[in-house]
Amino acid sequence: MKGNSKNEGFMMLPKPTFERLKLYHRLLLDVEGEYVSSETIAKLLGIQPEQVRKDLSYLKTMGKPKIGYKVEELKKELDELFGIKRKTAVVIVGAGRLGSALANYQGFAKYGIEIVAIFDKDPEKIGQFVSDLMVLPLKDLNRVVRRFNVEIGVICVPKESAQEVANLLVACGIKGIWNFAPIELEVPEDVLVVNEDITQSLLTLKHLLNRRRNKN
Amino acid sequence: MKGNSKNEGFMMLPKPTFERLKLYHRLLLDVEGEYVSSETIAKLLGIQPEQVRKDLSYLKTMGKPKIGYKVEELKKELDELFGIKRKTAVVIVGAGRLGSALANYQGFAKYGIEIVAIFDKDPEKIGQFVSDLMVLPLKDLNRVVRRFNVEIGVICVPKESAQEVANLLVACGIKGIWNFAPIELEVPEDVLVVNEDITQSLLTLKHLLNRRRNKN
DNA sequence: TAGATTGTTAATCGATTAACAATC
DNA sequence: TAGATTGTTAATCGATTAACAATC
Repeated sequence: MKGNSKNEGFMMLPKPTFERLKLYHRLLLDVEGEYVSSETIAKLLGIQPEQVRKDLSYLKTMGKPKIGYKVEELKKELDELFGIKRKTAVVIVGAGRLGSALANYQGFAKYGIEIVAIFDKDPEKIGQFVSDLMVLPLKDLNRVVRRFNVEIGVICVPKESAQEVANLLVACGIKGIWNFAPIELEVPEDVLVVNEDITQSLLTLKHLLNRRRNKN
Repeated sequence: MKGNSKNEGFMMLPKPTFERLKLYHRLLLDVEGEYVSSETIAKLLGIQPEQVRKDLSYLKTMGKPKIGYKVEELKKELDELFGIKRKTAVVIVGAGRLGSALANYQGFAKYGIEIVAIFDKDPEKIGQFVSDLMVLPLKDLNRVVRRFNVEIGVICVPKESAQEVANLLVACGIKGIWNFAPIELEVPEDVLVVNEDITQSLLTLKHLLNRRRNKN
């Protein structure tokens, strides 16, 4: 039998496999030719081909011995797995540099992400334009979320206000939070939080540089 | 004996342990009181206390039964592990929205990161100011890297130019790359790359929302 | 056909969790 | 002292890697 136990139509993917599927998805955007082999993918990512085959065995797409996996088919299945064809309405909270940079980012459309509003609590910022969005006061949050059926809230405020903003988002019924503040948010179980904390990457960089210095 | 085999003075930390140590480090910034227990840390991060104790057992810092770990001592050891007290000179390549946002980011100083220059290849941008840095042409890269002993290069250019920029950085002798372009860079073995790709997080968000939708 | 590459099972490896003695 | 919490060993769990039959 193909695959493993399913959960209401969705396979249970091991976490590391899921993480690599994201890398495969990105990599396929740049792959040329009709077919790609596990060997090719593995080399580009610096992992083992057996790993790639094992990961892809969780998908419906089958490879052809001697030829490899059909790029278009793989792309399509991964697109579906990640649901990127489906439109998702998003609001940004915090119209500082980071919030503005995100509001201006052109790459979201490809992932079915549509930024419908940006909020701030600073009266100075309210009414100003960021990209083609007018900065709104937080009191409008609930209305906007309902009106546009917003599914994701992006937190771009200082860490001191992050929990407070998270509470607001949760109170509006938002179930997905993309948190750019360097803090662990407390949210109900059914709300999912994805953290994007560049200070954590900094620690990796500094540690590794440090480590090499002490070695040589 | 405390710890495990050492590598020239540095313990070999399991990768997952290292990732959690970064979370502990961040969390300690907000912890109040002189001591903290594994139970407290675990609860805040949603993991098991045994896991926390096991992780911390890789460090020199010892906890006190019935009391916990001394916050200051733990902080200090983690600061050293990540080398954040040590100054690291950094250059940013790409003076677009993202590069500018990073150049303006005030939080780097706390991690010993000093942005010494920002580069762009667009003649229009060269000479303009981003934060208090004048945008420089790429031909000055080598000189600046040597002059300021730059250790990290931050790539904030479109993915089409990312590999090219990486090559330039490597040619200047830079050993640490912080890559914001959504592409896997090819670099010599002794160069370390940390990827920061928000599109990958997007896939996680979209997948999880998708998954819930299909469940309910 | 012969050779190459897949898909899958079994073996290995590594990380997490459980258990519990040590000790403040 | 009694109770709570650590540090560490052993048991369990899960992921990776190796091996190889299937097959294009």
